[in-house]
Amino acid sequence: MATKTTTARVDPVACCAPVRSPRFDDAQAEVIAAAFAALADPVRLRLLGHVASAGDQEVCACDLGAVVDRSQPTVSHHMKILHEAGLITREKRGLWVWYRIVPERLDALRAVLA
Amino acid sequence: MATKTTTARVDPVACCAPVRSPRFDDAQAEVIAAAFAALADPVRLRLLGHVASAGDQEVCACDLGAVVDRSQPTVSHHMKILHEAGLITREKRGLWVWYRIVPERLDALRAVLA
DNA sequence: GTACTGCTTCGATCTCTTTCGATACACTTC
DNA sequence: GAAGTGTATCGAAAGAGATCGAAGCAGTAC
Repeated sequence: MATKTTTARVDPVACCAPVRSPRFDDAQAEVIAAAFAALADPVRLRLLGHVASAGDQEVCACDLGAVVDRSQPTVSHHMKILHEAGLITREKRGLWVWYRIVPERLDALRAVLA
Repeated sequence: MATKTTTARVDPVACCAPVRSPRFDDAQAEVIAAAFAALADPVRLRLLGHVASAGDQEVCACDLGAVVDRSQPTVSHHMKILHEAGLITREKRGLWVWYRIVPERLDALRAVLA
């Protein structure tokens, strides 16, 4: 089977003004809050840190359970949230799933705090 | 399977790139997640944006209810969370409470995403 | 085909969060 | 002192999120 890399369906951050902007409406706040919510869990932070520490290299899902000491369904749930937030890409090859960081999305979130 | 030998399937670690030391340990992840959790609510984001847009000037608590259209106890609850996260300072003078942004804290959170 | 492996989804449970009314506290003014 | 104003805390209800076992799905090996 050919490989296929999925990406998030929406771009929740890049459209929005930074937090110090005087015009910061409710719709923008909803979108940005959802992005930060993906980072607001220690398990997800450690999973993201593990993927991010690999730089532009991929990380196998089979390693992640040991990283955070959670059950496999729980890890899958958190990786799905990180993926839907656009923070990681997901690619399935054979039996394994491989993740990669999306540095542009981290940059976009940093810009919100500028 | 795309890249590994058949022996890898009996060794869940061998299928992956060498494991690097994690970016966060458990205690660090808890602290950072709590900080991002303070940003993971649209009401708090708008409150923080209102204070941040004042720059180094103070903002009176009496204005905040109209900003987010929530009850006074709810606004007080959210401002307490922002204060405990270190994102704002709180000073009571007379009957009113005045808030001020802590830009160093925003910078620190940005550094986590770098 | 069957058997095995890895990931996702479902269902249930538990915990945390958001919200607001009622109340308590702190401060000012009289 | 008493009365009035602004904020914080308490208590309860509703909702969202974290977790895991079981089941389902997809891919590999035989």
